[in-house]
Amino acid sequence: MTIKQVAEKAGVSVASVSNVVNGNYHKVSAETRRKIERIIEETGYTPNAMARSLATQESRIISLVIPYIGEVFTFNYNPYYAELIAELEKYVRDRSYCLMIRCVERCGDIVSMLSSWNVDGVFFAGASAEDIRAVRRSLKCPAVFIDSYSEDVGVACVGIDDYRGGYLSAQHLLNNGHRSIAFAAPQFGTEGVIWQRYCGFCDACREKGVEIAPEDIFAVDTIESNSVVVGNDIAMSPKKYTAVGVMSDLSACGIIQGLRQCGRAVPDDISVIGFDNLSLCSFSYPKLTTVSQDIRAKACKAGDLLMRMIGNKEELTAFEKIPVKLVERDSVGKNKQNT
Amino acid sequence: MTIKQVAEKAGVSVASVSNVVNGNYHKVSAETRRKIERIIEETGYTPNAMARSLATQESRIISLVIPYIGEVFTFNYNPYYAELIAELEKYVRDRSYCLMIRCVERCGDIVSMLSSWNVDGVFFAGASAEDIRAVRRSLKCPAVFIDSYSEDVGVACVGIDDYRGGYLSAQHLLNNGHRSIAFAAPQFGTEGVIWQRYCGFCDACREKGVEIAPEDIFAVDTIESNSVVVGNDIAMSPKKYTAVGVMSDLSACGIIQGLRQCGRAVPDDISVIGFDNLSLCSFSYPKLTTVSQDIRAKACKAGDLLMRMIGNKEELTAFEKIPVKLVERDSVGKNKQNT
DNA sequence: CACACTAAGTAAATCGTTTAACTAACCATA
DNA sequence: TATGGTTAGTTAAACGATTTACTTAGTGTG
Repeated sequence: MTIKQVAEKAGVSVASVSNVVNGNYHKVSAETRRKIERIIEETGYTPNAMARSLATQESRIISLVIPYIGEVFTFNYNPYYAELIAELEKYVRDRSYCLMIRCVERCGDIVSMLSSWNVDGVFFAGASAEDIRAVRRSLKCPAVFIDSYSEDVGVACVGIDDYRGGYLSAQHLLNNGHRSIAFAAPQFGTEGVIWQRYCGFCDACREKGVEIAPEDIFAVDTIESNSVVVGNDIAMSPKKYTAVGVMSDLSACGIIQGLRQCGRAVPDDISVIGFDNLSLCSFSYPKLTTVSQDIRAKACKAGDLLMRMIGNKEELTAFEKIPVKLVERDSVGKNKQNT
Repeated sequence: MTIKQVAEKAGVSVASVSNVVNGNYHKVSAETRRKIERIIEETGYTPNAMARSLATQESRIISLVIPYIGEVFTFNYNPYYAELIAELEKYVRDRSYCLMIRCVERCGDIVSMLSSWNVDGVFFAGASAEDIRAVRRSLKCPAVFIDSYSEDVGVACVGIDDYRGGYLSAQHLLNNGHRSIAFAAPQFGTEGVIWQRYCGFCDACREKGVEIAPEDIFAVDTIESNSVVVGNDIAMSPKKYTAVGVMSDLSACGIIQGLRQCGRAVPDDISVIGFDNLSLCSFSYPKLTTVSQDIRAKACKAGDLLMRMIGNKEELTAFEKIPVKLVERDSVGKNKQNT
């Protein structure tokens, strides 16, 4: 069924059909409108999205670009992305866009594909500063960066208040009397979300006269089993930690496992705090105390920004931080060895 | 940059450019080919996907349709979908297709959107028999149904061997001496994957003279907190169960939580077995014994079927079942109260 | 009545590709 | 020297919409 066939059946021109389909009702009489609508109803005609996009130069496609390292790990083993995808899909669907998902090693690799599809807008999740620069140079459509840090002008970023998250995390451990504290996170440099959390974590510690030394930092891989090993390492380390701040819930679960293997009970012997507040937190044992990030709020904010950019055809400089909060459950306890 | 501009710059016709772009090299001389390739390189030209789709009548888009009930629950709270999406995305990307994701309440609602996009093929995840019928009536492009059961001809289904999974699950409990066994799963009728697992579970029990009575069946919602309540119910039930077979890992974790609340230790007082073998199984406490399904194998099989249908333009009747296997961890123990 | 204005509708150009049909030049063969 | 076949290339018609510019008829208004 094409617009031409509908027009023929209704005995009108294609322009009239197009006007009815697109709601330009002031251009057709009530009578012809009814006639056309009846034919559309009967034939089940739906306009061809490709043809429409070609003519209007807008695709009603929004792309979500997710980086991955090597294998599908970061994506595969992270329920976080399931929640993010669900929220973003719902957001764009409600505004009659389609969501196209793409995993990619370096974000720069994707721009030609995006422009070939005439994508109306893009969400980039977890892009590095280098990624952002590469994209900004070559991409012509609006983009919002989720979970990235960049002070560049003309870039729209949405994230959570990672610094505050790290701060809250440490503060909670300190408030429970802990002074010998380890920090566990994926490898990080001096930028990006983990770095922010680290800074917040350290600042909170420093306020109480506690220093996080290089040997107190434990790197966890994105590989599933690694966090268990890190748990072992923390248990066996020369310094006897009474608490550990972990920057991801999934890793925290693995670390608890590793600690247990070495005979250290959580929270009695050592406290553990996570980050993200994934749904699995309430299913773990002990239930995981963590820093909660509101994925839905993040998706909404990112969507709102993108829609504004698409609507106004203007670049937007923004750096929105969704607030975080502490969620107390059972994995952090009072420090008993306290002086 | 359009093909026309490239043709102009190179001093050739658009047809020649098109031939070079599409690798029809036998139609252009080596010299003009080089000339055109140089211009393409210089200008960074990429063909417009919309225009191409319009002309060729194929979109190189594959859609993944995921049903959800009410809110984004089934999707949101299920890391399973994160893994499935990752695998399918990779599969189609490797074959230069794009993956378009759509959540939908009833699968029938989506066909007009799919045909308007001229989608080359569709994966439906978890569609009901009714969904399948609705889709089959109206959808014109190839479709593969993942995690569905249908004996219809002309439908391609890919799932795991759910019956065997249920069977293995019960068998493992029985082998450990359990005779008082509960069954926990989402509400189910007399079709679909849960029904299959239930049948396998019951058959294994019956072979050992154990009957699963209606009161031994516990329904868990897709809502997060509900499984904990189900754990309470099982602990408090008049019949003292020594084991429970749960048809999803996530629910199993919640049930363990609920049992613990009532003072029942796993696996000492009661054994629990899950289903799916999500990555969180090794992070739970106790580590979850479960039935493993190979999501990657499922995605590959589904992809292969879809590609065959797209390539041969023929409908395919298939009902592929990926084998499952038991993964022993720590949540199932010997029945101590055994006679 | 002449003029301007509005309403309803159409014809045709356009978007950026692919591809079938055609042309022109060259070469080999009978 | 016709004839036929190949090679390299072009022209123009699709594909299915949107949209601008145009036509025609009807309606006030001075």
